[in-house]
Amino acid sequence: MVSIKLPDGAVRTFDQPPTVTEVAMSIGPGLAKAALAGRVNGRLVDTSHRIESDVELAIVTDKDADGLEVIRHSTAHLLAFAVKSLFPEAQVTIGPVIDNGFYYDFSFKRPFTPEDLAAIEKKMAELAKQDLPVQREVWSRDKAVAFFKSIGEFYKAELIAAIPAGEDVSLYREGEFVDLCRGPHVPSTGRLKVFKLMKVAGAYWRGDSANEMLQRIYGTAWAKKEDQESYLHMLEEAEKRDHRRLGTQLDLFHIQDEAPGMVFWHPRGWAVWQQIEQYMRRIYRDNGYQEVRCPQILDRSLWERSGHWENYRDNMFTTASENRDYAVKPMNCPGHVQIFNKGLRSYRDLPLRYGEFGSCHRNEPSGSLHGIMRIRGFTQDDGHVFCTEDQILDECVAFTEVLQRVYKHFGFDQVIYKVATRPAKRVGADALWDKAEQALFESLRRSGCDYEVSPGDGAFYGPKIEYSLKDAIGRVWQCGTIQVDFNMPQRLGAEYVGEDNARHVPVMLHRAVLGSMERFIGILLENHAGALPTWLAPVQAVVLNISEHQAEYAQQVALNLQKSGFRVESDLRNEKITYKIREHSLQKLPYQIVIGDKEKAANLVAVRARGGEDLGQMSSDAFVEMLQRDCALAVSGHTA
RNA sequence: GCCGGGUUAGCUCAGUCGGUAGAGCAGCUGAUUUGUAAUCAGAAGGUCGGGGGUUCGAUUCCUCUACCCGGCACCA
Repeated sequence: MVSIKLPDGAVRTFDQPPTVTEVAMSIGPGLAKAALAGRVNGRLVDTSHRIESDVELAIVTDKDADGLEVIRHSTAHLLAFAVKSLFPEAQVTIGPVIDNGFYYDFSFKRPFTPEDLAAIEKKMAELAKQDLPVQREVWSRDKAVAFFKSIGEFYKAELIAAIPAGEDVSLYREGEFVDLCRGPHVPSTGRLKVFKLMKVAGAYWRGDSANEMLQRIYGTAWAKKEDQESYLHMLEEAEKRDHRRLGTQLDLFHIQDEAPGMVFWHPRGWAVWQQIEQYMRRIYRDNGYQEVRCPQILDRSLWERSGHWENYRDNMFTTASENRDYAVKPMNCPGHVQIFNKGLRSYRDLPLRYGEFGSCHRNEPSGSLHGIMRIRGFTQDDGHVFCTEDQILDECVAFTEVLQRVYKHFGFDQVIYKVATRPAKRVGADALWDKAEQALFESLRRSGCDYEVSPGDGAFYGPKIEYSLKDAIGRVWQCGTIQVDFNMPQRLGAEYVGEDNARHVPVMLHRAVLGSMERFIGILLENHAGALPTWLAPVQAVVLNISEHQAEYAQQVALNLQKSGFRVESDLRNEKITYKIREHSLQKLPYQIVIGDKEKAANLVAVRARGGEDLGQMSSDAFVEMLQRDCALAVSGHTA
């Protein structure tokens, strides 16, 4: 007698242990047909799973998030099946589910081409149509290793060999194809209807760059065709808001071959930058930071003392002069310590906070460069707080508050918090790590933030909080950070005189809100699809005359607006008004002012807002007030 | 750095199975003086990323190299 409790609370009893399918069937044939898997006491199982004892069971269908996972996982297997049937020499490795889809890594003697991908996708559709049953088998580990070796699947054999001896492993068989897998899987290949192969790319075996490179085929899979279509549509939209494309279209910046990973900022792009920098400068000032500026190039000996020369030599740009070696700074902290060290500090000076818009250069691997998101020459809104151990907590709480406020001002309401704890390779006593980690955890609790922990992801000198924001289309970007450092102050000889009249080494907190200015601007552009809020827009309004008769008046209007402190241009070209409006609309300007004879006669301006909204006629002063309100509201964080 | 794919006019992109290239938009010149997302016409614009090779001939084929794109690895 087995009794099974369903999600609605109903309990069904069975004389014989039933399978998930049988339970579903007892509820209704429609459900049995829709069942993809079962969830037994929270654990996912195949529909063929036999339930031997009293449990809670949910039938998983494609309406269930878990059901979609199963579909994607099974589609990855279908991909491997198709590849093996078209290219028997290819070896299979792993094929997990990822956001929106799955991938599968293969070892194959030649690269897969786009034509191969099309053929594989076609084969997958055929195999799905055959509706082959997907059956689970349990083998002993050693038998499985021997089997996979015998069929030339050496990667698979290696994976299984890593499983503890004596443990059984599960294999799934569909048609000719057998794969090691934890499961669960859909009951038959016919359940896989909506999928598409997306791209092929290289990926290291076991994620280690010392290993050989495999070929990874990415795919997407969905329960419903409409879901896939809307996903593909979303990708297209994301492509349209690519910051590199917008950078060109809006004439903000460019990058060229002679300076890989370094940005040429055009006037409009630099206007955006300056808005952000000036804003952050106020944030420094209002939160007890003093702005400083350090040299770009520092002698090698300093980098040796800081440890960078040893750890990051290959990633630093170096130069030499008169028998001395120098490095272009990859970080601002050693410079800030030099300022701290210039003079005898008292415990009464702490916490001492320095901020800098520090231009740094890191020789990033060529393959990692990406638009202005990952570059070699970047600028951090970088600050360092010198404090005592007892001050860490308060400083972290204060920093989190500032960061939340800033993100909100920029239009980001969702922040994700992670604490990265001690890595295996680290410096400093464990007692210090305990204290630092606890301070970070406690600070987030005090700030009322839910957080995740990334074990082992801290820097070698200390743990950190990583702050990520979520953008308008749901992508997550890590921007801010605060890191506790017990190490560098000591290495660079930072000291203060304590209450006890003895010398002590201060703790240093490394912190950034935006991270890299370049990257943050890239994120802003993608978030707003180039239509930056008025306070950030490089050009806030353009004044357009309808014909030459109003040119002088239009110019006067533009001049007045400029004098009121706004970034305003005039477009007096002899073109049709529709032509000008179209051009400036494509440039995504917040406002366009149309000046015709009527406006000129009445000493008014006609305002058109972004998106085509006609705000009607108003006086120039009223428009100035509108702009002021627009910017003030944005900066106080009440609206976007 | 690794695997794969790219690089053609200012921008977006065609094209040449090897015979020194084409469109739209922008820019220039002229006409048009215009009321809320493209007025018309004309002329002009390219060492087809760079080096080397094969060839009677290379933008096209081969090779090296730089950079870009997609992943992977890395990210103090």
